[in-house]
Amino acid sequence: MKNTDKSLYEARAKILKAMAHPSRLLIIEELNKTERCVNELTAMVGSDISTVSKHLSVLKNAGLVTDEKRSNCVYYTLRCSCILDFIDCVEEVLAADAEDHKKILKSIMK
Amino acid sequence: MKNTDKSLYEARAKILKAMAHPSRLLIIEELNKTERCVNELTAMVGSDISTVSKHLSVLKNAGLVTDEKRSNCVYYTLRCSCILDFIDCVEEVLAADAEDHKKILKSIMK
DNA sequence: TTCCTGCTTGGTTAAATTGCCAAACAGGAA
DNA sequence: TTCCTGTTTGGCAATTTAACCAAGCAGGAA
Repeated sequence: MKNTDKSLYEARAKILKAMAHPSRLLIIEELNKTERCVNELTAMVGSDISTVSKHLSVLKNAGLVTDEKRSNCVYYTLRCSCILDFIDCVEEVLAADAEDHKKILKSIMK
Repeated sequence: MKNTDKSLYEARAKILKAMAHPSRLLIIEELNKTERCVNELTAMVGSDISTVSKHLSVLKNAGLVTDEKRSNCVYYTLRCSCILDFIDCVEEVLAADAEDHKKILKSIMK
């Protein structure tokens, strides 16, 4: 792999890696609806607040969200909502998987 | 987080995780052009063939590719080409990042 | 049968990720 | 000032991931 290509793929992988966690996907989906502070997100995710804070810093580090402190809360906002379009495709993969499983099961049952 | 939601997000995260590696992104992009055998992909990636084989099994396990043995080669095929549409969005995030960096640099230079 | 080619799997090591607790920290209220 | 609330950071242990080498395995050729 050429070096120029390598850093391109690394940059892309970094963003995917940041998204590739159940709690972070939940956070992304919620932030797509409206901005939220750490407290609110913590209640939704159901982990320790320090864990959620770290998830948010992963998302921020990847450029997926921005944060802003107002009064005594830190509000997080999704930076690119197109991120969620992708979920449709992920669902397609999952559906295709399910279809295959069905076929395999059928062929076993015969 | 409810249990039903949890397994949904876990399923999605699994697919993203499978994609979230530079070599695997390269493989996905190449397989989007045409099917390839392990040997060919190994040459493109530039790692040990066992490493590439393991990357392919990660992709296969996530339902992103299928494999078929013909003559003495195992050919891998991309299962959902929509996967790559997502890259456009990833690029948008990267572009937004770059824009921000520029702004920060400018404000420092002032 | 034995050899060779293409690929996968096992083993090992190093590095990264995750989650919690505890501690620190910032800013407003008392 | 001290306290309280919201958030981040440090530290640690458990788990996962990644890469290589070596060994194994399947199938065709000799």
